[in-house]
Amino acid sequence: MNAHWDKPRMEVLTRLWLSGKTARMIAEKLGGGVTRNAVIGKAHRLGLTGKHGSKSAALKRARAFRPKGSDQQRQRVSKTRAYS
DNA sequence: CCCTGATTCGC
DNA sequence: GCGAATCAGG
Repeated sequence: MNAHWDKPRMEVLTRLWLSGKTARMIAEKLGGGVTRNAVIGKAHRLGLTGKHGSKSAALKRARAFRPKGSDQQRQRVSKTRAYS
């Protein structure tokens, strides 16, 4: 996956985001392996979050607190992306 | 029922 | 800084 967002990537991201496209459409447009989470995360980092032209999910904001990694919250493969 | 963005944490 | 997970609402 692209850990670095290049200029064209950020441009298309911002363009589609402000265009009213959903994170999922943008993720598919970029392709690669970017998920809607990655797009949203980058969008928020850029400060696009909240500037969405559409409504719906943009109406809310405050999210619940994450239970952190106390005992075994995230027992996922944590970065088990098949290391060469 | 699925989808949407938003937030938080871990790496 | 990036990604993924979780939440809350329509």
